[in-house]
Amino acid sequence: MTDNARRRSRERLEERERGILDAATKLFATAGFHATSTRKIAAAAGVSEGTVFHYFGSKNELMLGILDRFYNEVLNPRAAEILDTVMDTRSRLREFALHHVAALSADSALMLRLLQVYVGVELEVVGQDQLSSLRPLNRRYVGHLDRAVREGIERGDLRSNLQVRPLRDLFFGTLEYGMRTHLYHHGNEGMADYVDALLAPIWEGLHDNDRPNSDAELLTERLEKVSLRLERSVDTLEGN
Amino acid sequence: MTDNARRRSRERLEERERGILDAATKLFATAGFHATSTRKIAAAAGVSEGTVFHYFGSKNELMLGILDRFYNEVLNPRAAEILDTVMDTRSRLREFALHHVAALSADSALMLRLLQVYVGVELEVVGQDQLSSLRPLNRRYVGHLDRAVREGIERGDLRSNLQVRPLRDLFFGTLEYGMRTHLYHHGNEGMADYVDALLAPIWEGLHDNDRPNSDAELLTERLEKVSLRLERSVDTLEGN
Amino acid sequence: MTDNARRRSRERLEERERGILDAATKLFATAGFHATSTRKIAAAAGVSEGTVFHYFGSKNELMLGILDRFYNEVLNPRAAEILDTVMDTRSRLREFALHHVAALSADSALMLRLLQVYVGVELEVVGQDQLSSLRPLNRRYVGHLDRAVREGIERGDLRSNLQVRPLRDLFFGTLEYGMRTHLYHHGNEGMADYVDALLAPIWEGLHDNDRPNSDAELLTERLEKVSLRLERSVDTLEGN
Amino acid sequence: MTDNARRRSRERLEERERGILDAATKLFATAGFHATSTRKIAAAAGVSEGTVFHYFGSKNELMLGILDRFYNEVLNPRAAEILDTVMDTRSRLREFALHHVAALSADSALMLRLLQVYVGVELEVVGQDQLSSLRPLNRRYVGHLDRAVREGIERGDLRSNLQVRPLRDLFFGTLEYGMRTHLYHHGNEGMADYVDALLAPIWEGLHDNDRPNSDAELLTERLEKVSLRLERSVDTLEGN
DNA sequence: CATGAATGAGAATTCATTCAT
DNA sequence: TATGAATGAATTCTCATTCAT
Repeated sequence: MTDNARRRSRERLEERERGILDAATKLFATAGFHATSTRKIAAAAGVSEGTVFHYFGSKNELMLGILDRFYNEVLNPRAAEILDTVMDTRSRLREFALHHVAALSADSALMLRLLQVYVGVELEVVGQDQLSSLRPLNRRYVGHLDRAVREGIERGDLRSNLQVRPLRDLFFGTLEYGMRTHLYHHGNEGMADYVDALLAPIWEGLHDNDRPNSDAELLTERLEKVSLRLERSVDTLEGN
Repeated sequence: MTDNARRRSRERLEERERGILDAATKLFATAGFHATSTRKIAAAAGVSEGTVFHYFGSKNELMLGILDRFYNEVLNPRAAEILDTVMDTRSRLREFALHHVAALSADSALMLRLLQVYVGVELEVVGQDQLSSLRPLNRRYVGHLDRAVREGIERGDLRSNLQVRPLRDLFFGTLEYGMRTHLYHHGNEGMADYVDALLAPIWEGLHDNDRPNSDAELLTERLEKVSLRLERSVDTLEGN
Repeated sequence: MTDNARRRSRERLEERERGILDAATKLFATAGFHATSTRKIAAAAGVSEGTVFHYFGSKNELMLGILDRFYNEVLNPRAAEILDTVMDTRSRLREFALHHVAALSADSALMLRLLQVYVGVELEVVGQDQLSSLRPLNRRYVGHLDRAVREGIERGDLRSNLQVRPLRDLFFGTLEYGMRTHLYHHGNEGMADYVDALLAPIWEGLHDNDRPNSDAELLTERLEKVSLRLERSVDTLEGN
Repeated sequence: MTDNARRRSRERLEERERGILDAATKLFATAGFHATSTRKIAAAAGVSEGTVFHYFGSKNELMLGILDRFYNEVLNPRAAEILDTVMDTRSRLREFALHHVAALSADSALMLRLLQVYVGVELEVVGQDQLSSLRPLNRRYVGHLDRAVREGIERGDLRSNLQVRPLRDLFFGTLEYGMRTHLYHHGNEGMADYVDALLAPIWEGLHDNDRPNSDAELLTERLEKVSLRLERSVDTLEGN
């Protein structure tokens, strides 16, 4: 086999794998893990039943494959990007929250459901062993929030007495619960605004309000100063 | 049949029903809804399989029966009691939180799992109809929190600009997520303390800390004033 | 117990029995024997499940009870009446046919279905023993047709060479099959006319149209004579 | 896979399908549709229970498969053959009748029962949809009779005022009812003769008896003439 | 006589997984 | 590598019947 052929072959394999993952993701999210048979997945992916098992070994591993891909291709890359490009603590939290919610609620909350069902519940049923491959990915993801918090405290943006663990729960718990209720009542419509509504009381509880200069506040103050100077200019002009 | 006999008969029925509910609750929570067969439930309850269906009609209704009982016998009574006996807002929230967590995490988080799995996930799969019987119970339960918040605002304990919906998400979302992670790492040990750790930043974000600045709404007001002044300045300039 | 009380009691029993039979008849005919549970029958009759078994012992006997009643209260009385009051052979057949069809097709062909299903098919499954109670009733019913035919022949209204067994098949087979197809396409509408359409060719084949030739039996006789003569001829030839 | 392997594979599949159909046919006919479990069918066919559903999807479809095969492989082919090879109207009806009865009463009236139970009764319960696949097959089959009748009328063999619908009922109704009673009393013994006994009065009602020359009659007359000539020859010989 | 709770065998059907081709 | 026929255990649920009250 030439190198070219080899490459093309590998590409086909990967395409197939992706196809199966896509089909399974959609079906699991739509109908639930148990209500989705491997037969349906195979049919939706346009492959035979045997092929699904060729690629993933079992239905459980297929689910793990979905989550693995989600962490590697969606959750973690953008989280890292946010941490690297946004520096202001408030903005970081906001971007992170929007990213988290957008990622989980895409495709009619496909991944939200998946994570809820499988990681939240079936996981311990399946056995801890199976989760082990996911743990580091999740740890890495959560680590991004931890870093934002740590650095926020260092800069004095956040209270210095915040504990990281409760904070994670506050952040992710509120977002996921809120996202769920919002989806239930309004679908994806206005989700970003709702995230802001959720963040408001959270931020209020986190930031160090002995320092009266949140970014919004600083901006306001700058505007007020501009306004004052402008008024003075106007006065001067009129006085002339 | 004498009245005595009738009463004894009814008692036996209720005892049996309770037995089935108990068995099913434990099994559902331990192994998950799907992994628990009606056969196992019957065996655990010490009745025949047919009897399970005699009492509950279907596995789904059995699950609804469990949740129904949980709301009616655990969640709502104590929530009402707290609201009636504790008057201080902060204490109310704390008691409510402790009650919620204790109720859900009892018996190795039996009910937490049940609610997560079934209400959070299967629910939409099963169809809205089936949930309808649960909705009012849930509404009533959540209503207790709403009342605490409403009265807290009236008394000036809580910021007046809090919205009820995000607040629910903040409260229940944080508690349930936090309860889950805590259970995962430490089991029930030290749960009450952890609840306090979760409540701390929440409370910080909710209560009226009398500093009338830095609030988003206040900022907005200030910005609006700036805006007005700027407009006036511009008008004046243009008037020239 | 007074005689009065005794009588009233017996009446109530009979009323209950009738109620169960009515309910079962309707349900069996509507949904089929197997698709109708004794529980549904009990509910429809407004009695408890146990009561059904008190009165009929088993589901099978209940079915036999229905048929028994149908023969005794509907089929046979009117058949006897027709034979007693209508004397003309053609009219007798017509009245009998109309009666048969009307009885079977009443209540959306309730009894037609019952007879088809149970007597036609399940019967041998159930075992001959169970049928034994029905046999004499059926025999009596069919006997009315036999009598009409016999007397018709005696009077010269019908061909003398008609055999009774095929005739029954012709009569009942055509009527029931025709009734079924007619019900299927048009419901009960115009059923009486259709019975006449069915009877026309039947009558044509039965009545004595005074042309003593061309009948199969006559042909046979003639052929037998030919045969005899041929044999005789051959014998004679061989004798030579 | 080589073509050979492919062919062998397909053959095995078809053989298996046939095996399941055979087993199911026999069991349904013997014990009835409801009394035959899919487990029994699988066991009788020597396959696993899952395989039955792999091939037929459901017990209902299995039944439809049986009827489908019966129409396609037995009823229709021979009916078409009769219409194509036998031209005389009387003979056509007779052959058709014999064919119908023979087909239905083979294997202890296996198919008669099947058709009675399922098509006659369960059908409307099951719902019209399921029958739709059978309807055209039945229509085609009945069409053969219609054609024989139509052409019989054109040739003047049959009365010109016959209606096709009642005629079908007369024909099939009489045959099936008669077949049933005959089977009940005598089994298959003498069935063909009985069919003739049933056809006699039917034919009497159908044929155009203004033309005294049915084929049988013509044949008889020819035989009579032969006989006469033979007798005369014998006389002559003897006279010599 | 009447009830209806209790039974447990049995039904149809599904499904993840295997393996010969 | 890919297929898809085959499996058979497991599942939910139904039902006629019994029997203590």
